[in-house]
Amino acid sequence: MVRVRFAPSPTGPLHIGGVRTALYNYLFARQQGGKMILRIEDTDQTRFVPGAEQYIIEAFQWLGIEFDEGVHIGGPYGPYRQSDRKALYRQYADQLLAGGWAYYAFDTPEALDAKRKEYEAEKKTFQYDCTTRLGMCNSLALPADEVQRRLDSGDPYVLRFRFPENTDITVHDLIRGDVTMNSRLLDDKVLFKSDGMPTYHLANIVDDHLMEITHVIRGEEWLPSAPLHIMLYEAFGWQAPQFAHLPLLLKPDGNGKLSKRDGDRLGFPVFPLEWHDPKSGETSNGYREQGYLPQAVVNMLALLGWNPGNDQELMTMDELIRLFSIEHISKNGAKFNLDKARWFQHEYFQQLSDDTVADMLDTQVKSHGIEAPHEYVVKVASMMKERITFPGELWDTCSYFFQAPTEYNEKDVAKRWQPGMEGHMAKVIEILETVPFEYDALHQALLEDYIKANQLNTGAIMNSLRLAVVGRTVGPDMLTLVLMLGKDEVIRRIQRAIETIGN
RNA sequence: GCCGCGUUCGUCUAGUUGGCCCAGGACGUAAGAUUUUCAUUCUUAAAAUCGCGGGUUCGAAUCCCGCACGCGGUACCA
Repeated sequence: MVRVRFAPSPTGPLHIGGVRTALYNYLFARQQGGKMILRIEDTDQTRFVPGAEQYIIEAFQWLGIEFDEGVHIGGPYGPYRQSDRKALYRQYADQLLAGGWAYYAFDTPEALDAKRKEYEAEKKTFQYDCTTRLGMCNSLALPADEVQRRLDSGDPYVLRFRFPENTDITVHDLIRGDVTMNSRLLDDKVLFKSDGMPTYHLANIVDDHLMEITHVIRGEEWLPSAPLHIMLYEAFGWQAPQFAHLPLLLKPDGNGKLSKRDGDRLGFPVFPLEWHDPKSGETSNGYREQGYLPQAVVNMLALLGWNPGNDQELMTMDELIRLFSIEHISKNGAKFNLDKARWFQHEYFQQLSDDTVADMLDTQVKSHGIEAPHEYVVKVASMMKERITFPGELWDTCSYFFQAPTEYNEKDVAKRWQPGMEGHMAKVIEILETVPFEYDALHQALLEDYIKANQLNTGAIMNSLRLAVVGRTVGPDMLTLVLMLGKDEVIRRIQRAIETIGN
């Protein structure tokens, strides 16, 4: 049984790269008929941000990524929050200690800092490893009675992993193949902090084992510490899960990891939901609040680093689940592309039913204090849907269906309202008043009998009419619009335009 | 610095066992068609000497080696 987990730390809003990691885990789990678990990694108490955990849960609900077990729903392997599992870790740390895989280290943060500065001065980098540990303040270097004395007197200490000297450790990565690193170059990572909490490295291994995780699908930034994790499994005598390290999501311009700053700078969200930072008070934009459809975000994200092996790009969640494969995950980082994101959004917006779009439009119409018959709103929605990408554009592109223009676009006026135009408009009013108010009759009277017969410029007349009725020279078929608005309303608008724009 | 990962059109990528690839699709861009306008839609085009340099081979984007560049890691953060 495949069991995967998404394990964010609740230090703020969920980054879109994290969302993609969760999505790949989810697709894999569902395809394999396995379980998807949400575990909160909050071993760093200093970085706790209130609301972050709730944010993460809400984001996944919005995106349609469902969990089988997790902090919010419980499950047979709980608790699913590491701070709630605190009591559990110590015994495993002791097990490592007893087996000689870990040791006490009493070096203070200040001492470590000084050491690093000292090395830096010589243009070297200090690393707490097999070559330096005997010169430090730990149970490997100190006499046994001294260690005991410090322990007894309650000196603060951490537990460090004791890397074996000069052994090659190979990580079998499902995406990259075998990656080998030598333990000599790896540092003795802290496993257990002086505050009584494990670090990520220890907690992660203990929890994955206890929760029977079979596949660890996580970001590439974890690859360098994968050998440590492999060694920990070995030290415990546990079977390690399979690993897959995902390529990073890069900023649209230049190189480097996609960050919140890039989003602010380039004007796109890097978070699924809007986020109000409780500390700084600043608000970060979210895909949901921007009007993105969750299925568009999911589809876009799925294709950033993975492909189905053919040319298909539009896929529902079910199709993604069916088609997903770790083999088709690419190795290189992917730059986020805003244009492509907008394209996905447009595609999915078009798939919305007329009624759904009408409901969105209706809300906006009502918010402008206007009541319109439902059928009319649906008709407008179905006509205008295809030229819209975000729900927020609805009112702006459709407002003239519900209210007369209050102003006329200056450039359009300059270009289209030629001298003598008010005379033509008066004629249009005359036609509207005398000719049967139906499409064919109006078309004949206006386009054929008046414009063509008098060798007038069709574009000029029709665009001025549009300007009068809409306020701009954009919109759907002019006669359809006239018919929808009604004779009286159209005449009123033309008259007002003649008065306002004049000649 | 050291360690690791990566490198195909501007961007996402196809290319998994070397020949069907003088490299295919999509987004974007440009042009055209359609429309009374805008948008949609449709058609077409430009766009990668497959990071560079060597090999191996009848034949390499695909295999090997070197180099360059980019990124990640190098915390009592995850």
